[in-house]
Amino acid sequence: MSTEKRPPLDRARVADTALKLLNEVGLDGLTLRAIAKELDVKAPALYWHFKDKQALLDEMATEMFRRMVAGTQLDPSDTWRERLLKSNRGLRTALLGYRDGAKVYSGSRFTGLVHVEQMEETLRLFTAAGFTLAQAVRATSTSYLYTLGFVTEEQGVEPLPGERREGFDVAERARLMDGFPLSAAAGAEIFQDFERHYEEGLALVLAGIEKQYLPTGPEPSAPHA
Amino acid sequence: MSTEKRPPLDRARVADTALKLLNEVGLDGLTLRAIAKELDVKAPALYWHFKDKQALLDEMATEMFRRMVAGTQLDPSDTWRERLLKSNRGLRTALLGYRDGAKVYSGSRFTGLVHVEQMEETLRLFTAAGFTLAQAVRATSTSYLYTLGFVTEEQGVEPLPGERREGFDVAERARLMDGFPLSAAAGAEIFQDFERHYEEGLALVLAGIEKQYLPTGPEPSAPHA
DNA sequence: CAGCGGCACTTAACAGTGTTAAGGAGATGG
DNA sequence: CCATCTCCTTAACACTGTTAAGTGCCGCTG
Repeated sequence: MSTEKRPPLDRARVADTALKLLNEVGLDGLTLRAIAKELDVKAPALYWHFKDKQALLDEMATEMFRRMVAGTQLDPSDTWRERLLKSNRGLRTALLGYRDGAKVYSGSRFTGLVHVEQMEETLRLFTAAGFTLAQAVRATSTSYLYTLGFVTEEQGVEPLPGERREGFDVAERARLMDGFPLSAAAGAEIFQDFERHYEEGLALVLAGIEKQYLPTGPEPSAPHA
Repeated sequence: MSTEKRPPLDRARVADTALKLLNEVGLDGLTLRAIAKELDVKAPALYWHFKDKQALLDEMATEMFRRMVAGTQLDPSDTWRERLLKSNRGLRTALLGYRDGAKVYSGSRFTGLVHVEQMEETLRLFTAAGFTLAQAVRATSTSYLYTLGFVTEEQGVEPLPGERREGFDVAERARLMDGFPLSAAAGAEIFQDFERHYEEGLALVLAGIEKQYLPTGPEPSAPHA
């Protein structure tokens, strides 16, 4: 018999297992009993490590963030454009890596201050590039919020890349809207080609940032640094 | 005795009552039994009008949209800028009118085609202003997704305007981050003054749209139409 | 007027949820 | 050897969405 003993759980193992399970069953199916079973443990055991389910979801979101940081190489010599492109694409990719990733992520708060280091570095980079602090925050968070909104809607249509939810057939949608030709034709621009459309929207935001905050030109040649 | 008979329910009355209740108890507290009690009815009665709870939430989201349209006067002679400002501000205001409004809204799909009329009108306005259809869709949906992301985060901090959730004290947050001066100072730019910050972000998006899609000038004078 | 069918609901129940209380095995340490 | 702490189990609670079956009532038909 396999009487080998499990080492005791810890928050990280629980969050890791929960994230794995999330991809199989989705947020609705992610019950404490299911997570516990995966860990070969009974549900109330989880309460030793987390005060409630939300605390576990918070840890999951934090872990998603950590993996995003690990998967995105941020060069301190990035231009602000490169930084914004990298970090937003990295966020989208990270969220798309989990079923209902955007919902879990945006419904939770980080445990601790893991995110502060990256934030500080990015704000430093932006202020060095000529942004005021307020502008830097506005620029980063506007693009951040766009990305979050985009992926939330995207995952409403495609829970995981390539996996389509019902009721989003572009052809049938067009048929229903035959009195509204523009809206009918818009279907392809909304429910398909997410990758390309995401990039175009992100480019819009970046163009706006440049125009509003750096009117003198693309990059005003950083002063001797 | 009050033996007066209730008229039978219908989807609209249920959705209306549910929206009222939402503001008192939030999405978590919005149970079918609570809604039923408010309607002086037992919970299973709701299944006569809706196939499941999600269908009711869908109806609620649709009703939110209807009220938004009713509360926003869209002039057919709007410029594309005015239209984008009006419709996005209108959306934000509508969502802020309900506790967890953004979550309910973005987690649901409209019942029927109520939204198509407005969409068609807006796309017509944009194409008439010189946008291609693809550009029109990209412009409207990028700003739409920004607004959705913004209000989602905003309501995570302030469930209803003026009503603050715990754990978002800006001063204490700054104290925890004393090794990270920029991030500490950024708190005020993130967790306060949502109104102003929303407007600034929206302005960024609009500026980007103009720069990317209408490079010849603000309004290239619509050709004799 | 009897009877019938469908509408709009109630009663009862079910499986499953997050969560709590109490207790127990096993290591640690005095 | 006993006490304590850690980590987990067993049992139970209140509550959830949801289904099946039944009930009173209305308008229609014969």
